[in-house]
Amino acid sequence: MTLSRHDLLTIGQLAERSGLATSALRYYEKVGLIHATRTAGGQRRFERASLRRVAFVRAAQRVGLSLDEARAALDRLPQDRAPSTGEWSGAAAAWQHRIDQQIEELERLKRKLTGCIGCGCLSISRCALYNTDDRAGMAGPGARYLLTREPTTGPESRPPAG
Amino acid sequence: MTLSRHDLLTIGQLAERSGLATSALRYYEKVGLIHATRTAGGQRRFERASLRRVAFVRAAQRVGLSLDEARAALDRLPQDRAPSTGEWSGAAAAWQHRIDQQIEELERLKRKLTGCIGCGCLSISRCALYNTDDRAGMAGPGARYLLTREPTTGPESRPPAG
DNA sequence: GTGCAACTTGAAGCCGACTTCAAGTCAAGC
DNA sequence: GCTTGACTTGAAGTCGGCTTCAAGTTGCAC
Repeated sequence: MTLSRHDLLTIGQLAERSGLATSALRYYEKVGLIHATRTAGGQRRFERASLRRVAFVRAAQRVGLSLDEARAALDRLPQDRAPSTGEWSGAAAAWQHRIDQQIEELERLKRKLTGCIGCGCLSISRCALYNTDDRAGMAGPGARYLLTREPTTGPESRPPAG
Repeated sequence: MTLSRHDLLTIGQLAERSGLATSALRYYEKVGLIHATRTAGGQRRFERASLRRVAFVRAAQRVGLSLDEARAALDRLPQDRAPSTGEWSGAAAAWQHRIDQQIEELERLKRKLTGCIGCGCLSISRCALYNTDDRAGMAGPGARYLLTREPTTGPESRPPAG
């Protein structure tokens, strides 16, 4: 452990301890997720708090947040100290909600799937699996917008990213 | 409804009824998810079964399958008739499993998150949220490979696609 | 003071799942 | 038979989240 004062980390050290590639960390810095000071020679030096931020981002990704969303959440937390309980629970509340939504969606899908195994129909017009029923839909001939998640303006509009 | 005999659908009709863009359907055909016959003039004509296949694919995507995986599942189903209960439940079993896994992962994450709100620590070494605990990890100084899902050969290896 | 690993940069590449474009052809209603 | 909208193609572009590359520089142990 030959760290400079203040326990500054090189990008390699941060990579090793966070499990991310150095290229990913450089990318994270570029998009403003983490910040680095520079040595006289121009090399990055990270505060230990960056570890926390990186971990936060990775956790956010697991919940399904994009890096943009993670950054937005991070921006509401202090840069260089551990967040207070209040700050943290505020940032985490969004995740809770997100997780709950995702679980709910999956449960719904599972219920439908179970039902479908029983019927074996796979009929577009009848099968519950194909008709999300949280959409108005059905305005016209046939079941439209079967599995889209957002109101669309027409068949040529952009489906969910995946 | 001016359909040719056998109820063949144009790509536009399939798009409207499935909710996908025609470009997406062309793409699906290109990657072998659906198949089309051609008119003398070279235009695509889809069997109604394509609607079922498209819906299957979209449902598969919701479960988190890639198009490749969806195709693999589809390939075990009949091309031009509704699958039997057995065929269908076989194909769906994989989904069930997938859904269960996803729900489980989210529940785990949620439990950790809840605990973390209480403690507010966000400490790399202590916070349960950051330590997946389904990984061996911890082999060395600090918590490595915090949130990766697969065993990695080193810090430079590829993290999960997201 | 030297050797070498670790660092620097910008640009380009990659993946999946599409969309967009341009320029041309087909099909069907009048 | 003409018009017009729907169709055709391949190539290129998009987006997020990175990785890879090449060529050069820094920092630290000895």
